Order: sequence, then C-alpha cells, then structure tokens
Amino acid sequence: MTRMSDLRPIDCTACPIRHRAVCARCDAAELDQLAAIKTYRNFSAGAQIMQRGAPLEFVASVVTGVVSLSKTLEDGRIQTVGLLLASDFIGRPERVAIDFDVTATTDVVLCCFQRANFKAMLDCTPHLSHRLLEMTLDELDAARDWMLLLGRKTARERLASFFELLALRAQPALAVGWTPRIELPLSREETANYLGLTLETVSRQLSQLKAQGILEFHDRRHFSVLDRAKLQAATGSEEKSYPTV
Amino acid sequence: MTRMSDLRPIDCTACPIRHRAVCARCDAAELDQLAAIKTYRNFSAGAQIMQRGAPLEFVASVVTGVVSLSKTLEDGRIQTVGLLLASDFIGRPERVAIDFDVTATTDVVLCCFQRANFKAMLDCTPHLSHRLLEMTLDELDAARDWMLLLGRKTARERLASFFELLALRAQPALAVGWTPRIELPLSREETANYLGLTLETVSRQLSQLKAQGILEFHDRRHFSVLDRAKLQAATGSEEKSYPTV
DNA sequence: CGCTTCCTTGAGTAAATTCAAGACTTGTGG
DNA sequence: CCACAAGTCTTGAATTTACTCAAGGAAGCG
Repeated sequence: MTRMSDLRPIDCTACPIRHRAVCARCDAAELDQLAAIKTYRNFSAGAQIMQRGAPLEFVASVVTGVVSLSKTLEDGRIQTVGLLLASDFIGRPERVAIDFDVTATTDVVLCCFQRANFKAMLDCTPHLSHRLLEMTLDELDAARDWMLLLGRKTARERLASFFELLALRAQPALAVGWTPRIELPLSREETANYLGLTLETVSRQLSQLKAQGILEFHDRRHFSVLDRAKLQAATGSEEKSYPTV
Repeated sequence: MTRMSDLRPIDCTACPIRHRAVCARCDAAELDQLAAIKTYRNFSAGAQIMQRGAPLEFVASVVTGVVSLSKTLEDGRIQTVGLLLASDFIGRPERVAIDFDVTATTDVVLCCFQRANFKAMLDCTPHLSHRLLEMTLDELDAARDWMLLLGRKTARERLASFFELLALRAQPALAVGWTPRIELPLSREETANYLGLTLETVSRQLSQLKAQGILEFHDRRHFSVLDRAKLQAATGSEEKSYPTV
C-alpha cells in the first residue's frame, strides 16, 4: 500500500503522454531541461501520494493510472473533488501545501518534478506556463460541471453523468452502436464519494440502470453501455454543441 | 436591466483593483498596453453579462460589484458555480465560448479587454500570464471547497459556511468580538442556487441561525455575526491552519 | 476452501423538497 | 402621505428522496 520502487527515467520523446501533458508544447531543449529534474515514481492502488497540509516537495504528471483528490470533514464524510487521468497535472508550483489528499486509485506512475526547480523553470518557459494555464482552466471547467452535478442532480442523473463521462473518455470517436468494454476505475464507495452519495444509493441506481438495459456489467469494474441515447437522456444535461476553442 | 452607458477609461495607476487583479504584476509599460485595449462597462443588477455558448468578444476584470456564474439544466434547475468579486477575472482568453451564464448580481463595473488582443498580449507578457495562472488556481481551490459543500454538507452547514465566507471577506483582520454590519449580496433564491438548496430551506436555516443567536439581520441584505465561534463550529469544517504560500 | 472484502437488497428513518398560504418590503401612483 | 401592488421572504404540512441500519450474497485472495 505504499510507494513501490522508483523507475529509471525514460526518454521524453518516447513518453506516452508527451503530447497532452504539461510539457506538450516544449521543444527539445526544454524537454532536456525537464528531463534533468524529473523522476518517475510508482504507487500501488490505495497508496497516498500527497497529504493535505503536508509540505509539498514535488509536482507531477500522471503517466498511467487514476489519481483521486479528496477532502474529508472532521466526522469522516469524504468528497472526491477531482479524478486525474493520464497526462493530468498534480500540485501547485507556487504553494508548499495543498488542501486535499491525493490518492492512487489504481496502480499509478507519476513523472515527478522537484517543485522549486519546476517553479523556476515555469518563470522562464512560456511553453510550460501557457500549457499549465490551459490545463488549469480545463480543470476549472470540469470542477464547475461537477458542482452542477453535486448541487442539483438526482442520484440517477449523477450515475448516468458519471458513466457517460467514462464512456466519452474511453470512446472519443463516437462509433455509434459499438459497445466496448469500459473500465470503472473506482469501487462503489469511491464512486459514492465522487458523486456525493452513499455507496448503497450508488449500488441501487446501478442495478436500476442495468435492469433498464442501459448498462451491462461484466464484473464489478467493467461495463458496457447498451443504450447510449438513454444514458445521455438520463444525465439531465443536454449535449454541448457549440464551439469552445 | 440591461447594460448602462459605458464609462470613460480611468488611469490604471488609480484603479482600485490595481494590486489584486490580473494586471497586478504589470509594470508601467505593460499597463499602458492594457490601457490601450480596455473599456469600462457598467451593468445594472440582474443584467446578463455573457451567455452560455455565445461567442465571447471580451474578457474582463470585476472592478466593483458581484458577478455570478451559473449553469441551468433543461428543466430549469439552476446551480451557481462561482461568485466573482472585485478584482476577479471573467472569461477564457483561448475560448470563443463559455459553458455558463454570467450575470450581474449587484450593479457592476467591468474593465473589459478585447479578447483577441488580450490573448495576444498574454503570449508575450509573463507578468500577465503568471498572475492569471495564479488566479485560476485560486479559483480551482475555491471550486473544490464548494464541491465539498455541495456534495457532503447539510443545509445548516452550507448556510454557516457561506456566512462564514462572507464574514471572512468583509473582515479580513480578525477583530474578535467586533461585529460589523456585513452585506449579503444575494437574494434567498440566489443563495439557494449557490448552495444547492431550495429558497425555503435557506430561509428556514437562516431563521434557525437567528434564533440561536449566531446571526442577526438588520434587513434582508445586511447582517452581523453575533457568535463567530458558533458560526465556525456550524460549518462542519475545521479552520485551515497550515501554510499555503 | 475458507476468509475477508466488497457489493446488493430490504426496511425504516431523516432531511430536504414541494406545495401552499400568509406576512413583510419596497416601490408606485393617487 | 397613504394605499395598493408586486416581489420577496417566512412558515407550515405533506411528500419524496436519499440515508441509515441491517442482513445476506458474490467475488477475490491467501
């Protein structure tokens, strides 16, 4: 449950998240600079990556796996406030501490940068700081979508929205009628914490979506969407259809 | 209810939000550049500033007043996803459209920058892009706090958290025992939309906080905190006490 | 194979919502 | 200046939704 052995650095040009991570716009010289301050680290599922309030010695990109950000109230209520996937960025270069816990939900590989060094490099590398700004704005948009979900959606709508999101990520090109096997990277309890529900409510709503022929489960962590239109209709949101870029 | 007449540009060095807005780090030459592309605009309370999905021709700093960002579901449910105060920034320089409505909650003065020009300036002005990154990260932190509130807090805790927030903003220096008159910039319905509740629940919880001697109302929009400790205790959160910068 | 953990389902409860009525504010025109 | 109208807010009663508590079942691990 703790950190596994660190990995040997690999060449940035061969990196799987090269074109989407914070370094996406960097040129060869800049990549060399980053390579000099980077370290790969492995975390096994369930391991804590950073702790709320603790001094933060590094920032990182998620290379593989799923990372969750969560907040806990005194009496133990937990709310997951972000789910980070491959290429997402963890940490605030300017801050020594963050206000949530960072946990590896699956086995995770991070590309870590020593915080002070990264910060110094940000100041003189517009390719880096612009990309980070862009990624942060995207996170903010996602956070606001989640606020709508948490503040106004019913349990059924929350589940449908979440599974619609998973489906969109797993299947970016919309091959209509084609229903691939998609991974659910969270347990029922983690799903509940992300959706602001209890695990029993999550389970009940999933049973209902199954019974209605909208979702099909292969095992606890793998499903297919049988009726994409009905799933979309159950989210409560309309599809976005205007230009954003 | 629509836009009032535009104002004549004022000198940036005399600007009330000079040291906190997106331009905070700009030097004299950079301020001149910004001044060349800025326009002040007035909006009266209730006016819509930007509409979801509509092409966005400007970005802006809030000079005075309160601006709300909100999302609406097809059936009319509304969730406010952000409350912007003096010096906060509106808009995404890289995007032609945004995914929420922007409304003037009180009378508002904006310092608007033509979007394309602002974007061009961002690319070659690190003072500007770094400040914007910092402000965006702060917004993201605030959004995540709100996700905890919306996902896990009770109605009473939501109200207490909101009024604690208003008190903190109005009274940054903690003069203990001193209870100034604080403005509530939202109606009951707007408060409900911000807290993910109904207006009736908001009203009931406020009555209870009044009855318990925690809050006192002078009129609908003005209150004092009579018992700061009890208010803090009712928020459900502990106070933050670790370094963040 | 047995244990542990995770998940499902059921029954009763609690919290917030909906529906409804009435009171208070605020602004307007007589 | 007062009366009235419109909007906003408060309070009550009934309802709904999701939660809590509880038990049993399925899956994963040693």
